[in-house]
Amino acid sequence: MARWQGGAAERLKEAALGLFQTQGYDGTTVAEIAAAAGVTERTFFRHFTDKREVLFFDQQSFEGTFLNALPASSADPIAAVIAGLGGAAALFGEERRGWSRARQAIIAANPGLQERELLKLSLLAVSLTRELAGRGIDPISAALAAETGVAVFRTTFTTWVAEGETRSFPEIQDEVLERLRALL
Amino acid sequence: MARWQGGAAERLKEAALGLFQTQGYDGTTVAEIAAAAGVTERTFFRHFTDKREVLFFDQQSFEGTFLNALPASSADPIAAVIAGLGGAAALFGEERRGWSRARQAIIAANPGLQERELLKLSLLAVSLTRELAGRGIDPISAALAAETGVAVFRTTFTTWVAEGETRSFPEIQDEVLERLRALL
DNA sequence: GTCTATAGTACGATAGAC
DNA sequence: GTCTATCGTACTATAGAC
Repeated sequence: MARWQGGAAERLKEAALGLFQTQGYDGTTVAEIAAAAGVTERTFFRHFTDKREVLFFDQQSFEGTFLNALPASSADPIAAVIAGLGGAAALFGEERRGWSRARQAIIAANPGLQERELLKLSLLAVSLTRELAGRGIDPISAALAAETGVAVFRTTFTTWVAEGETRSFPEIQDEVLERLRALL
Repeated sequence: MARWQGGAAERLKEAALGLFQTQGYDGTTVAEIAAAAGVTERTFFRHFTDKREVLFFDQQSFEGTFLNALPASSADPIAAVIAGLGGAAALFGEERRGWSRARQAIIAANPGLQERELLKLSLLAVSLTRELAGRGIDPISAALAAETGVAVFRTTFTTWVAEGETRSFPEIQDEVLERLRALL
């Protein structure tokens, strides 16, 4: 039996999602996930710093999707952040909605996983803030613009994965932005 | 020696903060905190669901401070949320700044504690959203208004506890709101 | 109040890829 | 040979079960 099959991280992610769906998050041990993926517990922790992390995107590529879509320069920080949100739509195509729903159901049932998700979004806001500040925006305005952008993203995503929702990610995002404009 | 000295939760909180400052969060065990407060480990977990919780406000009173300051009715959800923020200033008087700074330094050094703080603020946003939705605001607008309000609070608090900052909480909050208006 | 399962860490050894 | 992914084991602290 090959000790080296490659793609261990991917196998672990798939195995974890399946086990969490049938047994629940708390009802599944790291040892079980590892066994289902054909590796040992020790290997699981080489790929993921902790059990929760197996359910999340790599933070670097996640943030990069938003940062790369930021316009090179802009006087209006809110407009810049909203442009960045456009890049995120690429991550949430129709073919991923099912997977996202399954994942979200697991997270919604577990406060610890919600905490991790919030941390990831908060780190994104910090990166956006830093990027805007580097363009000469004052720190408070930069932070407010970044948080607003993340709020739009969070609201869009939540709606997109809601049961029965059929509109595409960009369609929902447009509506959320419409509501934001109406609020202000 | 009295077996029942009362205020166990308070003693545990004080003991925890002191130990975290001198030994770090990870370097301090629940057993040490309990011993310093004159109780057993078991008692610690009777008062706090987990180790992190010892550093945080009771969520109900924290949320209540904002919800009670919400105006009874308002056509403008953003204005309503901002009114709610006014109530929060009561929690952050000058006499608490030192304690808040010490606490914040510990949280800033530990991702797990940041996660917990984010969860608390997220739960606050959920409560604000529900309150607004109960007043007939559509769910998306309510969520955006609530998130905006929490962003203002977070930004204000972060500035208030920054090293060298001397302005009062309401003064900083006014400036943050000023920046928000300028952004929109 | 006692007991125990499991997450997560530390250090070390081994084996395939190049 | 080097580099990197895997595995072995012993250990502590949290947190929940009894």
